[in-house]
Amino acid sequence: MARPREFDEAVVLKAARNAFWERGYAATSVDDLTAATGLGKGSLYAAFGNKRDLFLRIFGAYCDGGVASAGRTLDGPDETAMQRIESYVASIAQGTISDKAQRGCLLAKGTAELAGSDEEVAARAFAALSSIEDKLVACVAGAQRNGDLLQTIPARKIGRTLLATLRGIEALGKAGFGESAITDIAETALLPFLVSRSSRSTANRSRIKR
Amino acid sequence: MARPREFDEAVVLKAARNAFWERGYAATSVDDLTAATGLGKGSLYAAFGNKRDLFLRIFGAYCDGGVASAGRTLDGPDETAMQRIESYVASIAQGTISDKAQRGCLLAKGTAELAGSDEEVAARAFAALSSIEDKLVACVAGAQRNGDLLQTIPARKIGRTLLATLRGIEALGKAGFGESAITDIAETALLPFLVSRSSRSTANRSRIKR
DNA sequence: AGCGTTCTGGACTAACAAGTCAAGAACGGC
DNA sequence: GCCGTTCTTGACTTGTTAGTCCAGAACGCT
Repeated sequence: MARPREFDEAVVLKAARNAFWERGYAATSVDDLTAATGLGKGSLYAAFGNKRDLFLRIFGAYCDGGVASAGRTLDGPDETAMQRIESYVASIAQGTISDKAQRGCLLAKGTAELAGSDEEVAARAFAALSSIEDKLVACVAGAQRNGDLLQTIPARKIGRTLLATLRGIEALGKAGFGESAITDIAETALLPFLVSRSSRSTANRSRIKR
Repeated sequence: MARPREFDEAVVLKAARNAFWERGYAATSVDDLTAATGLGKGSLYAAFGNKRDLFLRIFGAYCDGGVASAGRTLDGPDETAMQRIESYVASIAQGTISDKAQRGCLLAKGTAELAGSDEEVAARAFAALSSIEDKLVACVAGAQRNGDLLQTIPARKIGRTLLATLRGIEALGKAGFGESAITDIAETALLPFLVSRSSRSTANRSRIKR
């Protein structure tokens, strides 16, 4: 009925994503995008709208992917909740270590660059991280019910702290911290919340605050 | 002997810093900078070189300031090391919470945007964070010697993990996490490393890894 | 007051930005 | 093989960008 598209949308989106990922949003010109995707400007604009629309779509998909990936790793029964948390932490650490190009996480990069000036970017980033937080908290609660994590600290607090530490791994990785630092953190992040073999329950002082 | 400068360098640098801070490096034009500082282009270029030079100078000064601030809070005798760590954590959390404009930390923002493409930015960021890490580790070691923190985990590991959690607070704050989440994290970050009153030493299993 | 020196402001340039558009290409249906 | 429709390409427009440059202004020294 009409001329069919010559490009695969998924391939184009991936190429555009890599361009944004490497250079950042503002520093990536539309010409960069046409070069990266191989599309002419007309096709790009017709298919994806303007530069911001395209970025938003890519950013949203990336966020959704992160949430889905967290769900795949973290959702499950109480019996294996502890293992799942550990492997989630390990996978984040591993991803950061093996990120040779040091492009970091697009969610973090996009948030840092645009959350202050683009409400929709901010909203999507917040939604994604909140969702991951919830999954972490649920998994922590499971591990607590199974007796693997201290019950003296609320699951929400442990989950949030874990999320912060994971985002911190990401941030330090991008700043150039190497394998030894990242693995140190990954090994230590959960350690103190574990129920130790010898003493089952230790009183928790809440000395922090101010 | 010649015409004196009409501007105060420190004031101009601060204004330029705010411009970069709000919009990011690439999104801040030189015209934005002249508007923010009140200087003409000629004066700006004569005094600070090009846009990158100016940013680098501002970024470097910000990093130095962060390191100095960490030192002011963290350096000191073992007896008060624990309190100093707590107040450092509290100050980071407080800073994030009260950051209404949600511009976040310039170090984090600059690193996210430029570390991948500008080696000098990357180097300065890494140096600053490493330096803060060292100060944290030293302070943790002091708190351990004073019996306030578990000695079963190396100071380096605790310090690094703490640094990651602090950077994570920053990242989550920028993503829109509110006061309750941030204070939860700040309250929890140190909690599990504390030597509890009842049981002095608990065996540490190193179950993480891989 | 005159002079050399440094600073100031903004006009200027050349390159590049995002986004539009039109001429033509490539199909499926008939 | 023709036609309507959608896709493709890149030239084009309009605005912005980083950086240069110069005419003149504001001083201190003598």
